[in-house]
Amino acid sequence: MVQFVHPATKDITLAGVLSALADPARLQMVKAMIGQHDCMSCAAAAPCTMAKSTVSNHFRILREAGVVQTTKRGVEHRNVVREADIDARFPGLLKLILTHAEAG
Amino acid sequence: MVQFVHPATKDITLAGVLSALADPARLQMVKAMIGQHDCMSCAAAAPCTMAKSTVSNHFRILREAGVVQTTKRGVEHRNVVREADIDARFPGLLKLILTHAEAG
DNA sequence: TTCAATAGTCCCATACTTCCGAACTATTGA
DNA sequence: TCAATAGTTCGGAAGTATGGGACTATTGAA
Repeated sequence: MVQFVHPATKDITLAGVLSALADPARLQMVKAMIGQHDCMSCAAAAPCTMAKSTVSNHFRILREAGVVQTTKRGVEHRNVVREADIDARFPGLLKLILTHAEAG
Repeated sequence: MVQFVHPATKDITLAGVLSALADPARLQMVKAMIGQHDCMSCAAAAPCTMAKSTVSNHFRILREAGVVQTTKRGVEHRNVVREADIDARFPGLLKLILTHAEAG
């Protein structure tokens, strides 16, 4: 059974997206997720050094900023970056930030 | 007499720029400054509701992120957005964020 | 030179965040 | 039914932001 964890996502705001991506850990998570199309949050996206609760908190922040959408699939939560939605709201922004994140 | 307040500016990093601009107050300051070419920080850029010490702190953060350069001119400090430097490091980023800040 | 005014910075107390471990919830599979 | 797995929630410790007041530096006038 598939269900959205937070179906009613708030508006995507510039400050929200920027502060969500301003954290290196979250930027790295988003970078990891954008490659795949679906991914488990804990195992796949976050660095292993981080506590589970911290990872969960980062995902909450990303969700609340409208950067990712989480669907619950059985025991695991799958997070997808809302590329299309972000791009509709702020054209080019996400791609540009991720491009610069690549470069280091 | 003109002198730089912090001559040795650290490297401009993506996380630094993003978190500097993620704060709505700072984004507004940068927006205000980019219009003019030189501007006084307190009076010109910051919203009047903010305490002087808070404004000073925001400018310190912007300086440390490499977003602005502050020169001391007599009794006042003039802040300039380092558009060229930021653009050299992260082409298109600042302009894009400011464009979206207009709209949002 | 001295004094008041102005523009910022520094310091400190309070309020808010973030991070982590521990306890909890929900789902699956044996 | 029970253990394992994946996340969330809670509470405390550590760090960060805010604002008030004291301080510094420069100017311009008396």
